Amino acid sequence: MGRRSDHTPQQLRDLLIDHGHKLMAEVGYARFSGREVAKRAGYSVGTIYNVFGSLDGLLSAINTRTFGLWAQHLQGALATAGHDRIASLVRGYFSFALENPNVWSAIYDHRLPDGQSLSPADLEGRALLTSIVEQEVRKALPDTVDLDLARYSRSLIASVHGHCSYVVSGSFALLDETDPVGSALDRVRESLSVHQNAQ
Amino acid sequence: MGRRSDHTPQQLRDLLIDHGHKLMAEVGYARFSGREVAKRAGYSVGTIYNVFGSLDGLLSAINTRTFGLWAQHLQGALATAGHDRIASLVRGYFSFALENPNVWSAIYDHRLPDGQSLSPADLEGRALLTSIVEQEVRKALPDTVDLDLARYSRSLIASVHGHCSYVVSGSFALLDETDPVGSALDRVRESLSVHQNAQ
DNA sequence: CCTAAAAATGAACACTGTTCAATATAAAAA
DNA sequence: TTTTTATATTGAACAGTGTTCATTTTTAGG
Repeated sequence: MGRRSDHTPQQLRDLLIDHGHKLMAEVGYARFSGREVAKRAGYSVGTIYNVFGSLDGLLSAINTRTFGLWAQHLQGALATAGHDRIASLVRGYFSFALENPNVWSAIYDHRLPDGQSLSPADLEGRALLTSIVEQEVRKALPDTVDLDLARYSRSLIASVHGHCSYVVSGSFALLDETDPVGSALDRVRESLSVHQNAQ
Repeated sequence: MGRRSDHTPQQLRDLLIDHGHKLMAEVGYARFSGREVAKRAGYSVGTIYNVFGSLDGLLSAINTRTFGLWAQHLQGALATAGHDRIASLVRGYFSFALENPNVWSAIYDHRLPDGQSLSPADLEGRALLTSIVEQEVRKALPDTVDLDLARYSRSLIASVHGHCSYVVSGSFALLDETDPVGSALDRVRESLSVHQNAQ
C-alpha cells in the first residue's frame, strides 16, 4: 500500500501518539511495544519509522504529551488553589504522578542513545511545566531576593521529584512512609522560609 | 551437562553477579542481556533461572551489589571528611552516581513485576546506605530536636536523589546547570539550619 | 490515460526472556 | 568396583522485540 487518504501526515502523527500514550498508560515502559502501537492504529510497523524516524522519536513524542497533560494538571490545581499556591503545586505534582504512574515513569525510563538529544519541538513542549513552577516560586518570594530564580526553581523541582519518584517506584511504601507529599512540602517550605526571611 | 564441580552454588551465584554487574556497567540497563551474562560466565541461559529463579532475581542481586559499593564509597568519603561531614556525604552520593552511571541508574530502572518484592537478603544488603545517612544527620542536629530522624533522613536523601537523577539522566545538562551538587547541598543545609536553630 | 513521486507494507534478520524435556555428572549404594 | 539415584546443566523451541528496506500500492500532476 501507499499514500492512503484516510489521514494527513499530522493526523497520522497524532494517531500514533494517541495509541502509543494509551498503550504506555496500560502496560508501562517495560512492556511497551512499537509493533503493538502500529497494530492498534491500523498501520504496520514500518510506518512508525517513516513518521518518527525511530522508536525513540515516538517515545519522546509520547513523553512530551505527558508533560503537556502534567502542566495542564498543575494549572488546574492552581486555578482552584487558595492562598497557599505552593502547596497546591506540590500536591498537584504528586497527584498527577500517582494517578498516571505508567506514563509519568516513562518520562524517566526512556533515555535517548548517547549523542542524541530531544528535538526542538519536544523541548518546547516540555518547557511549560518548569515555567509554571518558576512563576509561582517568584510570587512566593520578595522581589528583593538575591537568587537565580530559574536555577532555584529547578532545584526545588528536583527535591520534590526525588520524593515523588520514591513513592511511585515503591521504595517508600516499604519504609512505612505515611506522608511523602508532606515531607516534600516541608523541605520546600523550609527552603522558601530561609529566603523569605533573608535580608 | 550436570553437576559440574568447578563451582560451588555460592561461587556460581557470585560469578553470575560479577559478570552481570560488569555487563551492566558496560552497556546499561537498556542493553543488558541475561544470555550475555551466562555466556560470559561460561554457563548457558538456563543456569540463571536455576540459580536466581528469574532474570529479576539476578537484576535485584546486581543492584544490591551496587548498593553495597555505594555504601562503601560513602564510608570512604566520610573517613577523609573534615568538619563538614554532611557536605562529604552529599558529594559522595553524587560522585558515586557520576562515576558509575550505568549501575547507579539500573537501581532505579529495574522494577519488579506487580506483587513481587525484594528478598529479605536484598533488603538487608540495601539498608546500610540509609543507616549511614541517618547516623550523620543525627550528628548534625541537636539531641533535643523534635523529628522522626529516620523519616527526616529519607526525606533529605530523596531531595539529593532528585538532583542527582537529573544530572545522571542529562535533564540538567540541557539547562546549563553548572553546580547541581551545590544546589542539592544548599537545600539540605537550609533544612538542617531550620532544625538546628529551632528551640 | 499515463507517469512519477511518495506512502505503506511486511518479510527478513538478529536479537530478547522464558520454559522444560533431555542429558551429563557427581555422590551414594550395592 | 559397578550400579543406581539425585541433581545440575543444557540448549532447542516458542513467542515476542526493534530495525531495515526492497517491493507494492496509491495518489497527484502532466
